Amino acid sequence: MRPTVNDIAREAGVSLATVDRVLNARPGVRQKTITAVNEAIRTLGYVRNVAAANLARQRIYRFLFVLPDVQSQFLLALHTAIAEAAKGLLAESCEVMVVTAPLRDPHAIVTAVEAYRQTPLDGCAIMAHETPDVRDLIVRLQAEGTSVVSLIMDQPQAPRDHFVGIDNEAAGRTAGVLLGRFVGEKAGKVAVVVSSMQARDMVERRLGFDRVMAERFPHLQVLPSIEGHDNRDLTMQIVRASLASHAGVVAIYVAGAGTDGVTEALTDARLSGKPVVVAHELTLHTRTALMDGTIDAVISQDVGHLARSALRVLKAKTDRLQIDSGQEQINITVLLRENLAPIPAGFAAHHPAVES
Amino acid sequence: MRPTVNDIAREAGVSLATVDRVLNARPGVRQKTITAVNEAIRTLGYVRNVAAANLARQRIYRFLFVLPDVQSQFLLALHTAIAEAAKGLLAESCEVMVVTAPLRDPHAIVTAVEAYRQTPLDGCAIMAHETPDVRDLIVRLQAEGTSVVSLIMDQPQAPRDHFVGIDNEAAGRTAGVLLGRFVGEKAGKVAVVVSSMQARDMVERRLGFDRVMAERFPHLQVLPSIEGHDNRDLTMQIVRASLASHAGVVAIYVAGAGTDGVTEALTDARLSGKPVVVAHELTLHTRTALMDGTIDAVISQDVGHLARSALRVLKAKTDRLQIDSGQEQINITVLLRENLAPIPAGFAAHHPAVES
DNA sequence: ACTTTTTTGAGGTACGTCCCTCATTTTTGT
DNA sequence: ACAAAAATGAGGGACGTACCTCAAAAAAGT
Repeated sequence: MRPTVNDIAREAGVSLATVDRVLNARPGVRQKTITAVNEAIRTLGYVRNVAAANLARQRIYRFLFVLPDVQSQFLLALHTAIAEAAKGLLAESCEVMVVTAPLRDPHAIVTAVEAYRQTPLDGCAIMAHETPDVRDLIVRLQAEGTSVVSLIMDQPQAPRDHFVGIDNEAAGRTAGVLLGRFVGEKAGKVAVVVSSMQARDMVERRLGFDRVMAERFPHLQVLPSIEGHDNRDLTMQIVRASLASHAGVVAIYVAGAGTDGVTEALTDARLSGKPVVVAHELTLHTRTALMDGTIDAVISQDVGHLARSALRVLKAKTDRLQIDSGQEQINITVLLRENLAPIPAGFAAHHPAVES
Repeated sequence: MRPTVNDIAREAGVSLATVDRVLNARPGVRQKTITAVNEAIRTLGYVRNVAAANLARQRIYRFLFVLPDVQSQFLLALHTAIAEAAKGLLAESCEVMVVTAPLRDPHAIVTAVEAYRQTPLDGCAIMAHETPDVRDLIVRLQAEGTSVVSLIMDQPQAPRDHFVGIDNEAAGRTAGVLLGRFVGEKAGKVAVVVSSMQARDMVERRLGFDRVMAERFPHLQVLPSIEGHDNRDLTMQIVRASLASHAGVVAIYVAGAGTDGVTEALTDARLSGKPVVVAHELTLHTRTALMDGTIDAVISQDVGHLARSALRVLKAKTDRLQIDSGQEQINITVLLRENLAPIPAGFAAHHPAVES
């Protein structure tokens, strides 16, 4: 049987009240006694029964997700995943809220969060560009005891507790190898489409991609990044223009959103042979494109895992528990036409907006 | 505030005791009353506070893992992962045991489990070949209320509650595409090494692999399976013999354990050019081989996820809760030299036996 | 040695659920 | 209409922890 607070009291030769004071860091205990109690905790291998604790304290965890208001299929899927994960955590008294703000307006992000900060938040998961405003926001949140994780795009300069997302440099490298090996011996140019070079994840993917291309595929010339700003039409236009001005494009790496714009631009481009296309994120569009061969490989991150991991980490941080790094590592999946799982039942029902 | 049993009692116009009888399926309640209570539960949106329930019932979940006694690095990693996951569930009063038995002796598996069945088990995760003995064991376990999941290799004919593992056919298909595309235009033969064709996972991988090869890479001739029985030396000898008798092997798919035996056999084989090698599972050996280019790609499943998923599913089944299919889907990861993450700190410490 | 302050002890209530007992009411069968 | 059986109510103790109060003891300062 696991030791309880009573066992600690007996072991340490103090009363239950004192143990309680030590455990919950309440004042009025001599350092000597604190040490004794901690010693007893150690020898007995006591671990606080979090369930009982939460039951007693009637705590409700309040978590907030801050997401960009971009209308991409990926973000819609992320929204659903968060809602799903939140439902699962309902049984553990967690209240999960989501607020969206324009990616390019850091001030709007800050004010959006401020509204939720009236009642203190236990944790906050932020997906935003790395800007001074956001950094200050994170500092302020931390200062008042809110745990913060950066989501999908890291904020390495800010004092976030954790980063929940894939290793984007590794993702870029993976894209590079797949693209390079799929192209084969053929020489030519490679176009790279990103959302925005302000986004850290894009920069990192590009970095990893470039490294592999330079090292392993020197016969392929990588062109400067095309910024599509998560906009289908804009992406289509720029890609079209780029393909027109650069002869000999044999492959395209779509590191950001806007894959539909890219494939659209490909339909009327005069290219010698179908270019190898590697893109990110499994959506209805990339799925179709994989099936019909327009896209050769998709590198995807599991949005369900992202949502659950963010919540798990935030909860662990608020409970001051250790996190299982293995479990919280977000893996990337390489999807090819041949290993694409069928659309899960009820997918459409969960994504009503995806159809549009 | 979330509704409690008291709220249900008030809403349904019955006493707390009756609500309790309904909730815990105890006898002595009229159908009419049961319906009324369930109706109240529905309208209030009541969800049982599992934490409080487990606290009250002082339940200790007893889970048993049944694994083959093969000494492969993969299984060692799995053992560690299970221990790790068990530690995490310690806070939720779960006792996790592991028993090993010879893969090829179904009777030994059964007797090994019988010993643990003295005290009733809540759940059991079985990794074993599909044999009548194992099937009967599963039936008996189910009969006495133990939840059963098949692990890594499925037991589709047995009444297991769930299968925890990857989609092996998809894994085989993925291996096929990677291998095929990496080989390129070149024609030649492809050797396939499996553990044993008795193992369901091997059969499924081979099936998926063959499908892709036939459909997409008809210029590659796939040779019959080589059975290495998870044994390094045996694998080495057979592969060596096979390479000697078949000229023109341009690629090898190692669907089972024994990758070290295969690479060993490659060192002294006279082949025209390095063959493309696709293997399974990330171990110290495959990691090294990936780095030095002996292996081109590794398809791996996350043992941590396997262990946690098995336990989560077993726990959910015992609590008669729904499982989150998204979370329990085990993904495969495609590892290339370029996207190989560094060895996590403390890896060696956790795998003392791996060095041997 | 005395007061003041700090530290400790003892005890209680609460959280939501489970599980038990015993009395009472309602229903069923005759 | 009656006895027997079934259903329900009322209540309490338990799980492990949090948080509260008040009194007692120990330590510190004078």
